[in-house]
Amino acid sequence: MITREADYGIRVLLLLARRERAGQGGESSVAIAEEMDIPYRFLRKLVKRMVAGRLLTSRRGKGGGLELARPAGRITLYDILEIMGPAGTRLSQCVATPGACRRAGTCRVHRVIGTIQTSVDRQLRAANLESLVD
Amino acid sequence: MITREADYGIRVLLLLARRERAGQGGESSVAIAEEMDIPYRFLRKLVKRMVAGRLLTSRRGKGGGLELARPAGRITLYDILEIMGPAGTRLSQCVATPGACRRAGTCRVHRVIGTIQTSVDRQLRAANLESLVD
DNA sequence: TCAAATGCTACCAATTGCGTATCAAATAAC
DNA sequence: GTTATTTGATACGCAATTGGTAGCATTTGA
Ligand code: FES
Ligand code: FES
Repeated sequence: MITREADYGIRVLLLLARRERAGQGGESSVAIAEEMDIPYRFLRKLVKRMVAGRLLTSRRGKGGGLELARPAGRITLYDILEIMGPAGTRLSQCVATPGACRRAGTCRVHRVIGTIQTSVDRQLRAANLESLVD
Repeated sequence: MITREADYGIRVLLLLARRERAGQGGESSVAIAEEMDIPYRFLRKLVKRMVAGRLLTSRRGKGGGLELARPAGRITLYDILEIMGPAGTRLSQCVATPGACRRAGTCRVHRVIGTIQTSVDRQLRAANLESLVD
């Protein structure tokens, strides 16, 4: 399951992408929290993760705030979920962690799940913020 | 993530499907636990779920044990996961529970995730035990 | 009657999810 | 240079889930 933290993360990035395209600059956490009905403290926490994960850049002090770390077209859902909740779209431990399962070589289930996982990942990588903001 | 319980469940069903095809009958929990290295008590718990979910039939008493509730060709990974760990292959709350999110109508992310979920489900429904035992 | 098998309920420890609270450091405006 | 604003870091709390374990009741074939 995509966690609430990841979900908020996606929407925050989407908001910033919209603002960027409208020529408005970055925005502060407090403004975003207000605007999107996200508990301020919680938002602060997940923003920190996104900054650490190079999705956002931040500027401290008066007039500071947050901005996308790169153009919206180069941030995909895959990138975001990888940082905000890697387990969210991982179908199985066997497939997610190579070498986790000694049966992996012969197991038919592994192959099926692996195929499905690949297709999920491909679709997530195809969805970037730019294509999501219109 | 597919839970360990679900994973064991799949493999137990697969074992029974193999035995069925080889003309051998059902098998008892204690024998399966031994054969597959699954803690007996834990196996008992998940077997109960599969019986309740109509994937297995059980017979109590001496000589009893477990059998597939229907032909292997009519039990899919989707069926199993639906009973053993519904959350395991659900990508998001927004998509899994209709009406959970008021933004669902207009949200682009919802559409993308929805499409991916549909494709996952389709592939899981296409994978039945019979095709997995060769 | 007895052994072999499942049915049922309850418990436990560790992890994860969703937040909250406190304090420190940077920076722009006055 | 003081002050208001804004992010950085750490730690805590509570509820749900996961992965097991334990004990007793019930059914059934020999
Ligand atoms: S059980 Fe691990 S790959 Fe199939
Ligand atoms: S946020 Fe719920 S559907 Fe997009």
